[in-house]
Amino acid sequence: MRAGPQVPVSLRHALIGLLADQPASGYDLSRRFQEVLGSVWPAGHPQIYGELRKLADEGLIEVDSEGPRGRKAYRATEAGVAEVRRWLTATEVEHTLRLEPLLRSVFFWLTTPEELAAHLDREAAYFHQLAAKLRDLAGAKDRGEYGHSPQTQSLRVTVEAGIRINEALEGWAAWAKEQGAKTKAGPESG
Amino acid sequence: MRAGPQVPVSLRHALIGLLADQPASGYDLSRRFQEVLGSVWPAGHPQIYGELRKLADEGLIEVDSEGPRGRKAYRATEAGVAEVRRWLTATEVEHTLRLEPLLRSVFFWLTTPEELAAHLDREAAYFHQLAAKLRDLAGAKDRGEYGHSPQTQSLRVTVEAGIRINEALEGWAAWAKEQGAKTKAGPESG
DNA sequence: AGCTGACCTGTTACTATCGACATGTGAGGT
DNA sequence: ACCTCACATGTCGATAGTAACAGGTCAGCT
Repeated sequence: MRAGPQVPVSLRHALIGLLADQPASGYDLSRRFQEVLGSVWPAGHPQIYGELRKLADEGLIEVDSEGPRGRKAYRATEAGVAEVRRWLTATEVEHTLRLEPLLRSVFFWLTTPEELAAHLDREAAYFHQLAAKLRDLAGAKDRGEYGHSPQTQSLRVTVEAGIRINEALEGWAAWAKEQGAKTKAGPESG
Repeated sequence: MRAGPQVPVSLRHALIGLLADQPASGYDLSRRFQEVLGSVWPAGHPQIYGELRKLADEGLIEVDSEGPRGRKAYRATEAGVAEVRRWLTATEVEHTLRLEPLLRSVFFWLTTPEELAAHLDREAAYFHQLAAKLRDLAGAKDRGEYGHSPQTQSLRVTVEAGIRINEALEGWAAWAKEQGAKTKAGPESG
């Protein structure tokens, strides 16, 4: 007899966590996922609606209110919040970093130096812009434009990670371009 | 009539790319994925064997040699290498960063300050160790212990990204811990 | 009253991913 | 000869994730 997944499934916990903050409908959650979590944990609405049903069946969330157009807002139950806490404190952190730009870099040797330089320029620009955007957001949060709730403070911490990672990647892309230029310009010197 | 995926599927390209470097069996590839790509693009052997069959059917790879125990080594075909090049130069880069530690950070407000501090210590230690390990690897590569082939140089670039990201995350975890301490120690001062 | 478009919730079918299981071979020890 | 373990390939079933399809409702306009 096989039960559900033995390994923690993060989407469930993310949904309960968002609902622990404030009640929301599947539609709301779908949008919040795109806005807030889109870049770290994408989820489309089919997946969200499906998961909400399961979570409700398991008693981890419950219907908070029903609105117009069949809108159903859910809220997290005590059991749900407990489950998120358990996930946060008692489960192994999965450190796998899935990032396509890094996968691509393994195969840079298949491209021409010109293509590579152009690619790295585009990447650096992308990381730079995203870091800048996140810095703005962090600044707004620090000025208190989103209040000072613990939820906002947590999100501020997440944003900080985004800033630092994207800055690191920007620097990396610039460094990689230099390396390529060196290899191209000076054939071998060893 | 629906054809295969319109969107690039990275696993295929990673496999062809590895085979363009040197011929390898499904078993070899499975291990190389775990060693080299495990932290940026995990893939189990069932997925790899399945994909190899499809790639062979499509003529992007072909059997290079057959060894004992039914071992089949594949090599990339011209068409396969061309497909990897197309992927590298002509497809959109997918910038989604899937990283569970970041997802968790959104819900830090659900934990106690003590648990959070302990968690961040563990995370910082993890990132620190991984960065150190990657720095060692980079040092060995820079000393020429893996030769100077373009393939090795590309991998060196990938490792550099790993170093920088993990250093950034280590700094982030330390910073986050400080933030938590501040919030805990000094209630509000604004 | 009728039209239109944004809102809101789903289903269907497909691909992607993964754990568990199944099968067999070759090398080296005893 | 026999055992054992690493090598090597694969299937099967379940879950995760996504694009495309489908359908109903309320607000605002005419």
